[in-house]
Amino acid sequence: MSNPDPSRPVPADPNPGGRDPVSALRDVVTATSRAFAGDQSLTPSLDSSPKPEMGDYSSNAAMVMSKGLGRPPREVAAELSGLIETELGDLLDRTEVAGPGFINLFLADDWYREAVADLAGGGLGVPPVETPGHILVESVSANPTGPLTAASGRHAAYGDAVTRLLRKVGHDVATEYYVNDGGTQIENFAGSIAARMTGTELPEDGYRGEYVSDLAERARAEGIAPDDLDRLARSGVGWMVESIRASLISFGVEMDGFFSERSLYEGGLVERGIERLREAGHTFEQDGALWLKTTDFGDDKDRVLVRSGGEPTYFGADVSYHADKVERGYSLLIDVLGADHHGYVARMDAAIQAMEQPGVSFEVQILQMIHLVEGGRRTRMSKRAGDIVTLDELLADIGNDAARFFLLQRSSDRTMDLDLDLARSQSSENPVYYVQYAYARIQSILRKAGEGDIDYGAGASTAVAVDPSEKALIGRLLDYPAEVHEAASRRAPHRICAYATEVAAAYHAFYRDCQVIGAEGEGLEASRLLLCEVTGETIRHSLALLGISAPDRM
RNA sequence: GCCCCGAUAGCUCAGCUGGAUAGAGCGACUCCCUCCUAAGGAGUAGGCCCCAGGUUCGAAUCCUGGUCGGGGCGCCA
Repeated sequence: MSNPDPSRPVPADPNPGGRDPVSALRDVVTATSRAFAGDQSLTPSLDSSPKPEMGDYSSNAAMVMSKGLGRPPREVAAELSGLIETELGDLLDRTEVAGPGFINLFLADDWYREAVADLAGGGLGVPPVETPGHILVESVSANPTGPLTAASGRHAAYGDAVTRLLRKVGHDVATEYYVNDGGTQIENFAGSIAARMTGTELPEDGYRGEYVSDLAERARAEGIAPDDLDRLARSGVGWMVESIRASLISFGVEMDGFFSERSLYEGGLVERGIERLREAGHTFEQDGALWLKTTDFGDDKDRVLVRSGGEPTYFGADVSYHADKVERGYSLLIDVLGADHHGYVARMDAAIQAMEQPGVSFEVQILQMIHLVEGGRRTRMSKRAGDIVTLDELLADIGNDAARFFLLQRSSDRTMDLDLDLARSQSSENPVYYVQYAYARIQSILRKAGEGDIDYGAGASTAVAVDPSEKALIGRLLDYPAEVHEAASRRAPHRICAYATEVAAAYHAFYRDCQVIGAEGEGLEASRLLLCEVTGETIRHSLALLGISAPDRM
């Protein structure tokens, strides 16, 4: 369905008082280019360049313009660069026409000094989106018939990071876990506990995990009779949800709510949700069952909501759950699902459309599978077979920070292999330490400099040239707000992993090239301390978006 | 058969709403601690960006068709 992206970065000036240096630069380049070409529809881009030898910043304006003007790009670039030089004046060191028609802008040292001052003066703030949404992120939602697996960890880490990103750019976000505490799987689960209590055969497809015996133990202690399956089911699920919640919290993931499937039935919400669709005229009866005409909304076949026996299907219940979400007034519903639920997307999307609720968008983020590899082979990860590696075990093995980074650094639409042996043995070489180390180094310097006593105000040294490593670092820091918006709107926290790594690399290079404490030259030490401070904050904020800590010492 | 995801360095992967000489980590090799944390840095080696067409001034990126790998196509949940 059409989905006006609510987290697109604000096109207009978010902060009329103080335009950030990069945006200001982009404005000048764009305005000058358009004036030159006399065409408002052309939008030349300005890129920060990771390669200093290609210019501090680079514009492809000439290539964009040349087509409309019918002139060779390099010829346009030569003329245009002169105009840009005039416009930018003292902020610019020089320009250079390069390649097929790029204009490289080498900015003056003063521009960089002002940029750092801007960052220190609040430039690290991320401007909010133009129209903040009221968003519900549903994630994990693993069956409450066993502990959370390491694979669920990917969902937990992803859902949490996306939530943090969306909040960072100004959305109001709630998180929820859907508890499938009804249906045959739960009967099976209760039956498995009972079997362990009485020492009899497990049901076919029963749950074989060690934890089931623990649950049996607990049931016995609380005096629940093995044949009271209903109570076993309720208590067993309750204990599992409790344990799941605890695992999530120890992973730093806080769910605002756990929504029980069973409560849908008990609260009459299933009838209500289905009634809503019936009234909208999108259902029909056939073979004694009630169907939703999802094919009207792009699905490839229609789906049953209520079985011929009168029982709602899982889909019917889930539709009702989503009807409830819609009624709660969210502007955007995001479901984070595993790749094995992909076939479910079209019908749910159709159901939401059938609810005919304008102003509500629905979006599904599919996470590809994660395979656990141990001893060189893939483990099965089946709760039923009891052959699982739990999230708790993973965290005990490699720790929260390493696990978070590991699970988040890859794009969500890529299948992952999590090699546990490798994760354990290489945990000290996890890229997260590379980033954290940069932060620890910074804190060490700041401590040594005598925290808080630095006269940052004296930072504008005019006597000493800004080192290329400093320029590169400042350039990366200036990208922060744009990176956050990009990652938020694309629901791509892995970009923040990459960004944080780049900032750390730029800092390590700066650390090598530039003495901070005791740097000689008027105001140079203070100026570099300020840069350290700003870099540290950028790293800390970036890691926080991923739910990763920034230790002062390592 | 249909739908979704992937294919980029020896390995694991970034880059994909078109731009310059395609990057990082790990692994291999060579260097750098009288100096703010060597969990770091500098350098070397290593690439038909799966294949074939197409669009474009320009394609790893977009389109079409293949190949290979993963997942999904219940009145199960």
